[in-house]
Amino acid sequence: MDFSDVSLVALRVFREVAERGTFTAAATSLGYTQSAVSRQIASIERAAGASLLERRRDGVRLTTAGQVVLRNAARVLDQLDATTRELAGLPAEGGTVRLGWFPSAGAVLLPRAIASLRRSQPAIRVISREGSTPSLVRALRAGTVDLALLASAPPFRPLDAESPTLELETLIERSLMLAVPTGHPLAAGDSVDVAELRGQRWIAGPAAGEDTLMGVWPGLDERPEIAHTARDWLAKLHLVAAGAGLTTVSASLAGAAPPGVRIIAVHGGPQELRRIILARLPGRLTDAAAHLADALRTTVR
Amino acid sequence: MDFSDVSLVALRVFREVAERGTFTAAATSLGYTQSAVSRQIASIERAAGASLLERRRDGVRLTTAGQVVLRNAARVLDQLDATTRELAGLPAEGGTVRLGWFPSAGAVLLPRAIASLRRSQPAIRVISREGSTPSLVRALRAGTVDLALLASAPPFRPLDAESPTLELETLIERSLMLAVPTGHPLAAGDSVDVAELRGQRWIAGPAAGEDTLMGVWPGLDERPEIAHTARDWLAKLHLVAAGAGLTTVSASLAGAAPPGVRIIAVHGGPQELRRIILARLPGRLTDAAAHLADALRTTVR
DNA sequence: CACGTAGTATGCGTAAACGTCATGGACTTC
DNA sequence: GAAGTCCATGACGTTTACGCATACTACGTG
Repeated sequence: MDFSDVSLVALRVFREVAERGTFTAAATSLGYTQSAVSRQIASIERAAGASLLERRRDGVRLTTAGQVVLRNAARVLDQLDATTRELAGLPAEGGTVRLGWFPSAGAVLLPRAIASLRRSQPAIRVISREGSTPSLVRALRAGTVDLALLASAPPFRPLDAESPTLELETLIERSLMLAVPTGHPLAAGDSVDVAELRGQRWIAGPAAGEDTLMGVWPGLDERPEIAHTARDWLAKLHLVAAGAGLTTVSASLAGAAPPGVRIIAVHGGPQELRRIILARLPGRLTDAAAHLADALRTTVR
Repeated sequence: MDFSDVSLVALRVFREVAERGTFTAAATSLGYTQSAVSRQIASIERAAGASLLERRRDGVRLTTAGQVVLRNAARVLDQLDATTRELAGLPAEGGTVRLGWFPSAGAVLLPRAIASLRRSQPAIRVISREGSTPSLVRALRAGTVDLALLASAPPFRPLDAESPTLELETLIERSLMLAVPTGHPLAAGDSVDVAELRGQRWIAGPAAGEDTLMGVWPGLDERPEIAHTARDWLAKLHLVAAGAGLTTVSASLAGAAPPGVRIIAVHGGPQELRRIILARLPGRLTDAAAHLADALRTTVR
């Protein structure tokens, strides 16, 4: 039994598992059952003659051999896709970039960068998708996206400990902002003091983040009152506009506040810096990816 | 049904068919039946959505789409092999060249070049195999060998009409020679006149070549008397040594004549030039291949 | 002109591969 | 300790893929 005996299905399943982080997620994404995924992984591990995934309680992690296989599987599958396109008579997929982005980047940064890129390089096609930081990091490693826009908060930990190390570029570093309804007392000036945030009602994100709760201003010395939780930015901002509460927003959303919402700064507390990071696998970028990276850099300013 | 739905088996079978030129040959080489090969090809053609092989009376020929698929299949399969090696902890197969050679190159040219390469570049590993011109040309196109040493006779036709065009380099051009037993009257001098070849007995190659019969001096104005036919050079030369007849040899065999055999020139007739050609696919060579090519060039002189 | 030869295609039967269902085991969280 | 979230595995049905035998086609030969 040799690694050459793997099946293409196994390679695809493996890539999906690497990207999703759990068998179950990969299975639903592929339209399989978890059982089928488990068997396919067992088969590819048998073929590789080594354990490729470390089973942990919250899913799986790539072993060293797993990283090798992932890198190669991505190449094989890409080559196959390239063949498909070539057979269909389509142009070689050189002018396409795949970008992953964190949710707050979708309202302003992403559309502006795409528009600017279309002006300067109309031939380049951008395919993008939203995702959380871990899922985008996995997508980078699985070769499913070429670039990833990530948000990062202090203490700015490395994104993962895998190899090869991702190449990171901080596009901008700005303070966290606050979204308030225009009629609200706090909306009078351009900024408020952190002390004024006591006793406010908050609109938080859905998952209680490990340490800090997304949406609520960090470091408050009280137990915040959470009136609503929502994942979607449009929903959150319109809840703010309706006076349902306040929420924190990335500075990059400043240009996209709907009527009835003001985005203001907060002073007086410790600085709440947030970085927007452009991440990619080491190695040379395609021309299209380099152009998109440029467009993102200039747009961010 | 998309080309991404092919199976790896189908890709391998396809490459083998491209290399062998017939389903039947590919089947025996793979340990399959012809029936299985036929089905696999049908399946890959269904996946590709196009006919990949032109069925002809003597086997098959690649269509344009077939060439596309072959090129890509070779890459996919190579990538898979590379993965296998990487998993096994072996060094990336960068220091290996695969060389194909025509039978007369095996006695002198090949061993000398390998020895010289081992002196100058001991790290390079050469894998080689014998083959006929058409089979080596197909092997080049299938990506199974990196370089091919071919013999060519006037009118020096192109090796095939496929695309991309192979890159050819004439290493040397010398006259066809004659192998005679040392005791033979013709062995007295360094050369004989073509007129003296009348009435000789000959040791020919096995397959009656299309126009000229290998082993018999070309252009004789008589029906040659063929005493023996043999494929193997060692056998042929020892038959000559035993006085069983004469045979033509490539000049490159001159250094390998066993005791009892002399290799001499023939004058008086039209020059019977033979070229030794180094062929490869267009594109950049690996370092190892370039070194082997150098070794072959210097050895040939 | 019948026949042998060298090639590919295809109907049929069997054996292996694969995916689902259902269940079990390990571990964490409430 | 009950429930939830993972992955693993035995049992089962369906599909796939192979080999065998047999067409079918085109060409060369006597």
